[in-house]
Amino acid sequence: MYGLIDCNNFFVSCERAMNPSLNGRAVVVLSGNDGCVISRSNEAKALGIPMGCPAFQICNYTNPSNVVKLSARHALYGDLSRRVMSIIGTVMENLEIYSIDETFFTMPYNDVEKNHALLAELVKKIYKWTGIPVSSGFAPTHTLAKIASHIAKKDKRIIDGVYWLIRPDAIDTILRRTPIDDVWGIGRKLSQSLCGMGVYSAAQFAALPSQFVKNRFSVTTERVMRELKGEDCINVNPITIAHKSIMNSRTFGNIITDRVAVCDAVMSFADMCAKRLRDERSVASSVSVYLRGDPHRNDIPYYSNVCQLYMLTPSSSTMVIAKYALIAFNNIFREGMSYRKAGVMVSDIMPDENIQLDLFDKIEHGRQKKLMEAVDTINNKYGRKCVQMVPQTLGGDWHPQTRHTAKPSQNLRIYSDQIQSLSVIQLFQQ
DNA sequence: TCTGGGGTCCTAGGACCC
DNA sequence: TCTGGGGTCCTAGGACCC
Repeated sequence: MYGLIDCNNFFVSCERAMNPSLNGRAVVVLSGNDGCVISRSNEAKALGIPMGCPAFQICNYTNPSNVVKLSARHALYGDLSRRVMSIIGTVMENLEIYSIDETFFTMPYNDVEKNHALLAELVKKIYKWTGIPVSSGFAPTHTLAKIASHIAKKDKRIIDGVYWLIRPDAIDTILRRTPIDDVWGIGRKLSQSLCGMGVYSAAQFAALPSQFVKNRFSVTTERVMRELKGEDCINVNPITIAHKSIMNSRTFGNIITDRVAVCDAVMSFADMCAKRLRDERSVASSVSVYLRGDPHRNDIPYYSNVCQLYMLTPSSSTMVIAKYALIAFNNIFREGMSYRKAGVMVSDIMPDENIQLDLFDKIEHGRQKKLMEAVDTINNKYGRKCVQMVPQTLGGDWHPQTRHTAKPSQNLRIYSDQIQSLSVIQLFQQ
């Protein structure tokens, strides 16, 4: 049996945990540049504000003064997520952390009542220790556990935050009441096609012939169907499995036309990708850079392009990855065009002990590794951007703009500026 | 005025092989 | 008249998730 714990309205709940005066009010958390709504309190949902709603359209649903708007603070959410997951890890085994706010795990007992009691206790503990409300469910498959925890969240009669789906007759009843587009793995396009065929509920979907679903849609869709019928066939990657690609991208605060300013952003993203590779003890073989204009502006020409390069030797060094990112950037940057978004992706990722090196690579690779270890040590101690390996200006033009959150401490900024004056060579010698 | 930032998997089709 | 039957690898694009 698989269990699932899912944090309710996670980003809003994090903000409330830090600031209880937000309780009882309609609260939304906004994406970068305060663009879209990415988390809503129940009160905000009740006003009809949809997920992904552009912030400037909130007035279509209610008087904007009724809603507290907050700029996202991802560092805070990541921290609270780790705390919630570690509490779950003290009670449950085989955690499969699926996203920042939810994790699967295996239930320890065969006895349903014992599992229920254990989970209810855990839900209480998480709220008491972190302030984050969660819902949970358990069932024979991941997909059914998702449905169960969804019911725990929505059904007001459930007061301990736990719902389970085990008995076949109960599963059947619930599937009949579950709209097809509420099923995990059935998105907008698929549910449209299915509704066109007269399939409106999860139960109707589960009753379709397996081969037909496989031929008409795909093996993934057929797996979803088998999961609904109680067959365990979807693997969720445990967190220990390294990423296959790592991406960093941002929509800029404004349209940018200046080559140096866009390049500055690309260098920052390359640096962040490399740092994450090192954190995962991985290296990448390929670097892609993409640039994009503003698709919402009809008054200026739109330009979008991407360039992927393969490195001679896989690497996680900021200097190496930035070097390739710069070549890719120069390949696709066009003077006179307007840019609103850029990104860097590293892919073909493998563990760093797996790389094949020739004699000369070996020397260079060793030097790079030592250098990056020194930089990471300093940055972990004194702050993320104390030492920078690529040209980046703090607070460059490209940074997303936020209006609804406190700025980071000024003291730290001044200190970082001083530290930056140390040259890379000095550091390496140290 | 104003629309995010990540990820994964699968399929179709082309190039190439024997 | 009549034109095989497998493979593999790669890429682009689409679908899904949070």
